[in-house]
Amino acid sequence: MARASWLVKSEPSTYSWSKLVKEGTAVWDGVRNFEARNNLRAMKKGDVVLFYHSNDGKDVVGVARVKREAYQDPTTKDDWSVVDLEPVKPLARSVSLDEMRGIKALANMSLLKKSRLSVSPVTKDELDAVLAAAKTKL
DNA sequence: GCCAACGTTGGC
DNA sequence: GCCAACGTTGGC
Repeated sequence: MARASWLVKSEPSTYSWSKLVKEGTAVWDGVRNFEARNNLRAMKKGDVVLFYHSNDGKDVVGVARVKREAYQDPTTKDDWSVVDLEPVKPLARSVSLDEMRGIKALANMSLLKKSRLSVSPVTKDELDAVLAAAKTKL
């Protein structure tokens, strides 16, 4: 099967793209939603992950990838998972929520349909459409 | 800062 | 196993 891709959301005030770039890696902790957790667990090393800023910006700003596959969330003893992410490259131009709403290929995108899901799958077509809008090639 | 939407929790 | 209450998220 082809490589999967994903989208993660973060409030810039909590964890921003620039912080990920600065630190070079991020432990994606704090996910407390079953569906999001299942998505984390489905990630494979090297999968592409779009990085979206919620609340402040409301746009996709960068491309990351999975550095380490799901493991026990170190911040809790409960059954939650984290992955490690690393930055790949920033988008040449960010793609806003409004813009994505206007792109036909993204009509069924999980980000738009289930706006509160913090870790969501992205199809190949959706990834291509976002990257095209961002004028960015991987 | 407000509020609607939605997921989770807990009482029954 | 249902459902009301609660907490959180995220767009506006």
